[in-house]
Amino acid sequence: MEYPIHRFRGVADLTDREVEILRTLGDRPVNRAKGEPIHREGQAVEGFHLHLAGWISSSIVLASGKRLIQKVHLPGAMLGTPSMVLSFAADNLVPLTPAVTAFVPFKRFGRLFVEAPRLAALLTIATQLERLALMDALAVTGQASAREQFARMLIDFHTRLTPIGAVVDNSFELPLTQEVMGDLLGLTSVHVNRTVKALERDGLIARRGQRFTLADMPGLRALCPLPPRRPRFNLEWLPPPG
Amino acid sequence: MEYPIHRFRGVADLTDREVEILRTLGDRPVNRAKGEPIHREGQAVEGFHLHLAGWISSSIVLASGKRLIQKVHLPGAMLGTPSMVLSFAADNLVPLTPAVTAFVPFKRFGRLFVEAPRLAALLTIATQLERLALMDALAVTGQASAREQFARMLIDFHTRLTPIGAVVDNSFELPLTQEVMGDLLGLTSVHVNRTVKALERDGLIARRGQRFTLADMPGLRALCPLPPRRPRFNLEWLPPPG
DNA sequence: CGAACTGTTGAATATCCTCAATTTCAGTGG
DNA sequence: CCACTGAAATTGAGGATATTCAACAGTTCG
Repeated sequence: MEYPIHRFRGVADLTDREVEILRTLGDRPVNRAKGEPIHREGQAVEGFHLHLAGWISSSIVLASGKRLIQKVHLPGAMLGTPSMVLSFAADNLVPLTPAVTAFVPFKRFGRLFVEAPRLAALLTIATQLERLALMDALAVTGQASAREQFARMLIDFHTRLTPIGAVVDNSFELPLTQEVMGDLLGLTSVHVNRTVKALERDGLIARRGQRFTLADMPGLRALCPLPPRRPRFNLEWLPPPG
Repeated sequence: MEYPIHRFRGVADLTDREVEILRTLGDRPVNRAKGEPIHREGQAVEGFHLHLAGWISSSIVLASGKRLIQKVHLPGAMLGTPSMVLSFAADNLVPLTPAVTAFVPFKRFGRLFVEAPRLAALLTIATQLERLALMDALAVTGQASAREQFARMLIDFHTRLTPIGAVVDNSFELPLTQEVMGDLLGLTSVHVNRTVKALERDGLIARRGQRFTLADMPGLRALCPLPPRRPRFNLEWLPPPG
């Protein structure tokens, strides 16, 4: 199994050499069982993980015991990079489905800055994109209603699942329990349930098991508290391809 | 006025050449009036800003008109870097006090990756630290009570103001209106006021105008929903100094 | 000194949470 | 094939936290 690099291609045309470096960046792929933590808050970390398959959550636990899922990652992500500035992991990485990851020691990552400067810049860009996602999540969590948040979550998954071919007719599998959705949005599972049922009743969405159909896209978009971000292709300030 | 580089020194020993590059990174400093936007959401951007003096907020406005202040920046920050992956600015940068900034075109920033790889890596690290701050803010905004959030905000400012010498006897000036604090925490100004008064009544803090005194640090820390982050000094995976 | 902003307080309300019970469903073993 | 199990989804009732609306006091600044 190989690292899906569609996210980098989305930002710049990669040279063959750069593609080769990306493909050989990680160690041998590792299978991860659902629910088995990849790393835990507070553990020492020596590298990050390339996300090859499955759904993986990154969460933080508060003193009160409450958990917030900071992001649900999809294949192509780099997991655990925020911890590269710490002695101990900042978050809990837990697969929500069976998943596959490949380890990248920070040392190998550090060499990129010398050996493939443009690739290093692209990784910086990937980090900025994650930061933007967090900014938006923070704004929405802080100021939007449960209904608005839920609509945004659905459209966000719709947007992110499309490039990996997991959306058909505005319909996709969402392998998250309502409790997980609650931890992702900062709501209780009870309130998530009431919100889902309300959206269904109003004809905005339909469900069959964990398959969600966005029945009324204009309606959902109107509910969305924020417009989608449009990353820029081929940034002209990047260093020359190496 | 010069760019305060204490944040980078906090992560690695800089060489003279690196210090020199950092000091000459920005254009001539510009004075910013309180309330005069440095840039607005949706505007085209060609670079970011080094933060030399004053307090500057970065905010996002939702479709509903509600505003969330994503972060209140202090001198030493790099402002507007998330927008480097977009055609249009992601946030509104507005000084909360008179402030000074210096512009850095993205082109000049991009050259760093070739000319000073370790410095480029340090800027990546700065971004990861901001990302961590957002992760924590998201967790707290999503799951903590107003009282807990407020305690955390105070301890956060205490921590960040200390290295720039703005804290004396657990006491510091906080040039934010209660409405700004509300937008920062995802609360209304009315509820911020009630929360402040309650903390005062309980002897956890004292106020005189905008000067806050953290009268009961242990009590405030106990209220904090998250422990403080401890960035690591001298990361051994960084590329060699250039 | 007056205007505008900020802070403060009360009353009514809304949203979301907590607790608890019940139903549904997928998977297991008899 | 069916009962059994545990997890997840669903629903109701009551309560807590935070919002909204509104009024008023205090500050700042031209």
